[in-house]
Amino acid sequence: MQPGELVAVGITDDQVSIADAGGTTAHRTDDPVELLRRFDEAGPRWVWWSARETVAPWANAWRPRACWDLAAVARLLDGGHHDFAAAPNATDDMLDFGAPVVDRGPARAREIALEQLENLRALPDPRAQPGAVPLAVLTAYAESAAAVLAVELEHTGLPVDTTAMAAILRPVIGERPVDDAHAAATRRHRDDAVRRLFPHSDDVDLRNPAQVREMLARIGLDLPDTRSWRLQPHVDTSPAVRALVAWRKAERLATTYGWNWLDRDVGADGRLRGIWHAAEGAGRMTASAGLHNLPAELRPAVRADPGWVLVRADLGQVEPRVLATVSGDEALADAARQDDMYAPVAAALRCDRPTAKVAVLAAMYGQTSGTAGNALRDMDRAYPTAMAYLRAAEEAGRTGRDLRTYGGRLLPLHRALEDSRYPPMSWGRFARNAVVQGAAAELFKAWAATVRAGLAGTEGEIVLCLHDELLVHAPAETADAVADLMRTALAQTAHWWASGSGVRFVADIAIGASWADAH
DNA sequence: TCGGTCACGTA
DNA sequence: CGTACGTGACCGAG
Repeated sequence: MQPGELVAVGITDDQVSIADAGGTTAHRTDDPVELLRRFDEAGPRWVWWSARETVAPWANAWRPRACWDLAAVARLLDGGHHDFAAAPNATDDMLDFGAPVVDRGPARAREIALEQLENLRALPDPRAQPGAVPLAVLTAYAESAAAVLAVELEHTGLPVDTTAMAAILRPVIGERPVDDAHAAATRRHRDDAVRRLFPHSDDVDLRNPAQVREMLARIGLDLPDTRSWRLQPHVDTSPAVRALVAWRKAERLATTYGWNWLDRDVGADGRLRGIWHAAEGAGRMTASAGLHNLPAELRPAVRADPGWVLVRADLGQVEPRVLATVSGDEALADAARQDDMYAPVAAALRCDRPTAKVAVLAAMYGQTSGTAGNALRDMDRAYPTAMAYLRAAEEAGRTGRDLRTYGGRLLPLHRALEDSRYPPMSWGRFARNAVVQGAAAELFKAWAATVRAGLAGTEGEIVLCLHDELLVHAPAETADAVADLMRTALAQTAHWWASGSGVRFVADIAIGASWADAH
């Protein structure tokens, strides 16, 4: 077993099967974890069908160092949604080799890994890095690590102080109901506080937008819909509208983050657990159970254990920096050398900073309403390469031509266009955004994988990944070391990911007892 | 029971 | 400015 060698592994309670260049060997054992840790010393890159299948049963005791996840790499190569653990025998659950996977032994896994490796090596490397490990291969490493991380995040969970959470919730949504009647009464009480501010509205169902719209008409507000941003202009002039908006906020907490959620998704051990996916859509990680949309007001209740801290790190202005990298625009890369890249952009566009920011975002996301029109034309003059890159992506989306992200993830726009099940939407705008968002997700996962590797052998654990933000739970006395690790890991990752571009990536890092404190 | 719509939280 | 995602209530069709 050589360092970095692709070694496929299958694990059962009493056996570890290994396939390397020398063939397949079955090792009988009554302690698979002890054996795996020993093998890990040699530095293999473990190959498996999916981390969920192979690692999840051992996630309490074994943290593999490096891996090659066939499902994760298959998703990278052909833009699908492979998950072998979910449906090992389903016919649509095949790698892109023209046939369903029947033989699922380690030897076959290793063969497929080698084929995937060749396919990745055949992709063009967008960096000028002759002789280096190709970017798509490094991306495969990171995507594989993210798949393990997803399994570990499910196992570990996010530490929540349920007493503190209840204390935040109670004034907003009422006491924890003791039975259905109590729940209904609490609900009615909250509803009545709003309904009595509107004439003839005692029976209005506040959860029915059509009825709410009629109710608003009775105080002279004729609105096309009842979304909060339409109500917002009237909160200062109408106490009734103000109450309705407040009700909406409370209703959100009561339904999505209420007692039900607390009972269902927070374990007795005070850990909030959801299902994690390492790459959905353009390639971002996703999580259920509200982990990715926890309202800010609840974050003070995300608390480290006694004697521990949360170390938070988030990437600054990551998407424009990613755009500068992936497009190879030297002027934008120059701007991205600064701590605040919108300052030089504003200078180049001869406008103020807020305008510059809107112009950059509008370019990346394909704005439709024309407030940033002038600034966009200036963007074209100042950053023609970046703008051409985005326009090419949009064109590919509109015409249904497949694209790859910077790291090599296939964006199957051809499939999207011909599949009429997809809702009618602008695939041009989707593609324009996906090449940036997807590449940013790749950088983020590579960073997270490096942090994960640096935490090996310590008690610290990553407990949340939030698109551009990492949260690590660690003993208080190690907090500074963890913060250093997160900063160093970013520098190391950016060094190969953005090599030659000159783009700098920056992280804001803070330590606190709660998520809210770590700002 | 199911998909569609509305609504809204996060990045 | 806009994209992405997950969640939940309600509606109307089946």
